[in-house]
Amino acid sequence: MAPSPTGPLHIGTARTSLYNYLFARHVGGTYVLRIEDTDTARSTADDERDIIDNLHWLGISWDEGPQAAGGEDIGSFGPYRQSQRMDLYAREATRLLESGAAYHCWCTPEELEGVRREHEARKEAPRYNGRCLRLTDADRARFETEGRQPAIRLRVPPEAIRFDDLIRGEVEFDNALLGDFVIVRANGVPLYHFVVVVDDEAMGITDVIRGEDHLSNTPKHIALIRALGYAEPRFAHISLILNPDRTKMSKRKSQTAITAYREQGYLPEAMVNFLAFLGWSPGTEEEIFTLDQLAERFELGAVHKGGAVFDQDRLDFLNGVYIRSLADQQLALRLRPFLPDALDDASVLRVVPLIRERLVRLADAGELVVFLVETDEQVGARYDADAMLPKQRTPAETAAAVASARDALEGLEAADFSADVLETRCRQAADEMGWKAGDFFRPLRVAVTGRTVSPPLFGSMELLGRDRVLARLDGALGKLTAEGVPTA
RNA sequence: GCCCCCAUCGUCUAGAGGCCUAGGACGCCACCCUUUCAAGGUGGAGAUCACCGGUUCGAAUCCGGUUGGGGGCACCA
Repeated sequence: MAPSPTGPLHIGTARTSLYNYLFARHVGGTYVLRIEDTDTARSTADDERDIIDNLHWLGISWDEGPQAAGGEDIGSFGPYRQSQRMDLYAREATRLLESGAAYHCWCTPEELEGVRREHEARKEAPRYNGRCLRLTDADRARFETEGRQPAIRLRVPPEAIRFDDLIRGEVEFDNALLGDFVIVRANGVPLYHFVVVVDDEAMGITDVIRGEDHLSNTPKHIALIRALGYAEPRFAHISLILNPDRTKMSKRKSQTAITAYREQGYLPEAMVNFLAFLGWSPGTEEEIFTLDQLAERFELGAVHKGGAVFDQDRLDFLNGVYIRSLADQQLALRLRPFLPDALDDASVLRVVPLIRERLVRLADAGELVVFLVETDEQVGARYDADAMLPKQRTPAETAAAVASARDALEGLEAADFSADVLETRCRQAADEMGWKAGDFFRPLRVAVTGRTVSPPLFGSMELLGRDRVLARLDGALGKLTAEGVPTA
């Protein structure tokens, strides 16, 4: 896998990495991570860190490459950052120059732009016209005295290029349509198409699995491979992940940074499971798989040719499945970063069973548990008639109901303040007043949590404790009576 | 403009000539369960397999074309 650190780990890059990982593990191969940072202007250390950290987060590991951002490389074909391999590229470029497979190009950006416009005007493919190929020694001497620096272009033989894509089958291009392309800039920095080919050979890469956006670049790579006398690797091009409008997934239209999903509390297990099925399926109706199970079942040949829309609803569903499958301790641990510091670890562990089934993302837990750390005043500020009154009930009637619940609970010792006991007492109180349990619980829920939607009422009361529950019931009572409606 | 790739419910997909009156999942709707919200259970709507031709006794599956969509054509990666 060879990501470019010009942005945080992208969903598409993550899936390509995953497919590479699954393939390597499935066939028992060696998985290599290489950082493509030849574009020094756009590559940053922060992005490299984001990519490596999030790949690790997903559970993807590699046999060769930088093991940590800015850290040591592992593997015997390093260094694994292209910015540290410039000598190799320079050597290979010289070799190409000497064999005549490449040549210097002195054209300026303005001249090239002019040629491009001419082609466009004549409705031709915008390709290089080979002008510098016909230069005389005198021309070259003149450019040199002018101080112009030449770029290096590959002389592309006009031949048909065909290769057997592991996913798409046989694909054929006509390289006569391709112009001689630049492989080293005038400033000496080599370009992507060149370094990728040089590195794949140097690192012994046998299988190149990448996005479909590189399919039409492959003939360039093969031309380079032939010019350099390298062995041709196998290629596999996976279709792209799409925005809902079926265009290539982009930051503009979708949330593309893995780290953003991580911050919202998506589980790496869910993300991996989801990503794996975006363009592949085991051919059965099973759909929940761990990373190891995926590696066991993954087949490149079963990867789809068509693009797949990123469906957030489905990710949400899977995330819920994985959240619900976690044991209390595990979920508590994962929830910790998403919960208020004021909530101690013991309370987190106790609240987990109450909220587990209500979570789509870990970050959703915050809203569900705030009532535990809010002050009685903060909760009280949320009391209002709309929320507290059941249908067809007046404030006075509701106040009476809350008062009866309060009476039922007041006699309990703090130690007896358990969900079971609370429920029994409250149901009894509701019964005695002739109220439906649901109606009776509504104002209690609002009183205790400040919300109409909350974790189960009695479990919440138990966690809150006797004193705070009674205080909040009193607060609600005050509010209901203050409404000033005469008693029924 | 040129080149390449692709095409099954809204979405992810099963399907490799007869098992398909096209299956599953998400989402949606209804009902059940129920202290809210969820979760869970049951059921339902939803695809003339983009279209047109061909091959075949038989096509979602093979072939050709059309249409539609996507990607690529940089001294970006």
